[in-house]
Amino acid sequence: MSKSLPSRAENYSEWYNELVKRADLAENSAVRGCMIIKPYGYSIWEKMQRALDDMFKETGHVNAYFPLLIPKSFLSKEASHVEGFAKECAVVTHYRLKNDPNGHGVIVDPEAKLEEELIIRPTSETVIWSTYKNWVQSYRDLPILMNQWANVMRWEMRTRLFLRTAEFLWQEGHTAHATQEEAVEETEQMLNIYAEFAETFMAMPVIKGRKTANERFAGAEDTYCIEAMMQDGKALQAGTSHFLGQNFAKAFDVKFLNKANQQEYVWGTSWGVSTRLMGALIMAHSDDQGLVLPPKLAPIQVVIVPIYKGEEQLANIKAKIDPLVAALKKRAISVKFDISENQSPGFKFAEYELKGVPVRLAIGNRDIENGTIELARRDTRVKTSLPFEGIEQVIVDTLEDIQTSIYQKALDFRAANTFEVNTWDEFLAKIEDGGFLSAHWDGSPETEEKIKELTKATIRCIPLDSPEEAGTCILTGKPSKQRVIFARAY
RNA sequence: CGGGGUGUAGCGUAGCCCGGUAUCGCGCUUGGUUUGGGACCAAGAGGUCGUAGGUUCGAAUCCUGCCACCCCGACCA
Repeated sequence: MSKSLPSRAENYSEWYNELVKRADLAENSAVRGCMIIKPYGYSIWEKMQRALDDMFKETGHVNAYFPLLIPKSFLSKEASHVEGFAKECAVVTHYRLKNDPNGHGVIVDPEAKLEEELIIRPTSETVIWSTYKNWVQSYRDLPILMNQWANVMRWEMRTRLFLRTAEFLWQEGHTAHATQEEAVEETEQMLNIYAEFAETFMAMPVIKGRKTANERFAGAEDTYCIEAMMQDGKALQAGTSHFLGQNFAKAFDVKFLNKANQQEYVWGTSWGVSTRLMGALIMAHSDDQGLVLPPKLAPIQVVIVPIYKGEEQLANIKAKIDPLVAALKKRAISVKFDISENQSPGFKFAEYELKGVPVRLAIGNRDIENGTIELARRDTRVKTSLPFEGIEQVIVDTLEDIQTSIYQKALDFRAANTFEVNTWDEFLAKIEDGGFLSAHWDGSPETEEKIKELTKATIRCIPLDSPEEAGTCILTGKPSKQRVIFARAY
């Protein structure tokens, strides 16, 4: 194994794959397309879960759990839903194995065929709405504000660690409401929560918008999304929030009696983010030395590397560092004092850089004599020798500064790679360099499809904050009222 | 699923064309010396050469099937 990563400029996707493996985030498993999330990677996911879960709870949501397996018939009840997911469903057909009579291990027992086949959930709208039918009779039973943390499976052709795996972890919120207005509000609220999470925790700027009909979730009336820009200029859909209208209520016959004693169908939403956010996090900030993690999600926020000769020097260092570690822990900062002897300081420096630890402190005999300590920040890789006195506050401030400055850096990058284009020639030229293109579109699915065919670029979203502006479609020249964001995407 | 490529120790590889049971580096183990940017020396351990057949006295090497992975397309959070 060579010491350094492939560079981003050289081969972006190889850089990504190698980084995921080298930083101990995840690896491929014995099952094609399925990944093993390693402890270091999983602890980042746990931090994401914690932050999101808190935000969901604060807005009145509760967690529950629904089964992994779904009767096949459920999927066909909502027409566009089945069309969207049928091609990528894993199917359970039998419930028993037996010893091969020819002695070749075990075989599926043909006697044990299921009456009705089960599918492994690609998403849970169907089981959940079949259950909501039993839970809802009156407007007093509404709203249902429920979320589940679960794994789902979509049999993808081509997979990449975190970005697209056959099995992935996510949360899926499923809410039911008495009115359309309330459901739309919920959809927008959750989009805002996702955007806030992405920006404040992941330090990743996102564009909030709506999907076009082509890109909409199978079974939704309207799909809202947050879109982020990766360092290669490609777009990554980081979260979606769907207004389901009454589609699933109608498919599963979920009705309630309103105050006026009339039967009405329930209005629904669903929203989710997945372990794909891990991929987004990696690609948003990391560099050729390895991961760059935002302090708010870093499993280890501060690492302290001692440099010493002999037991006595180590004892002197410990005497200074132990109280500092205790003080940092008291401020809920996760800190690792790495006194392992089997690796040299140089090795540790490289290792913690690879793993994206935001702040690294190094202290040796020289520092003990001078009353100093060396602080290195991961984002800029700048090292400074500082007085030991007062270092605790400097660490706290540096963590905060890293959080905001990597956000700013990502924001500047996006700004530098977002372009307004007004002619088809301009579009063709610019799309090759990556980035977001803000352009007019005539609103037809056919035009969108044609542009995708010609350039591989899709409409990432119709931004929510985009002003109305008269213009002409980039391809057809037909009138348009608003610019949309085009990009090549993951 | 179509096109291209690759499977040799935990990882990265040489050997394959031209058959004779395997090279090197990292890592690992033990001992010693080290430690301010991926330490050094010495001694070790570790391989059904992806898999199933075939050809042959003999297969990592030649032939066939299968499987897995990577890259490029179509599908997708």
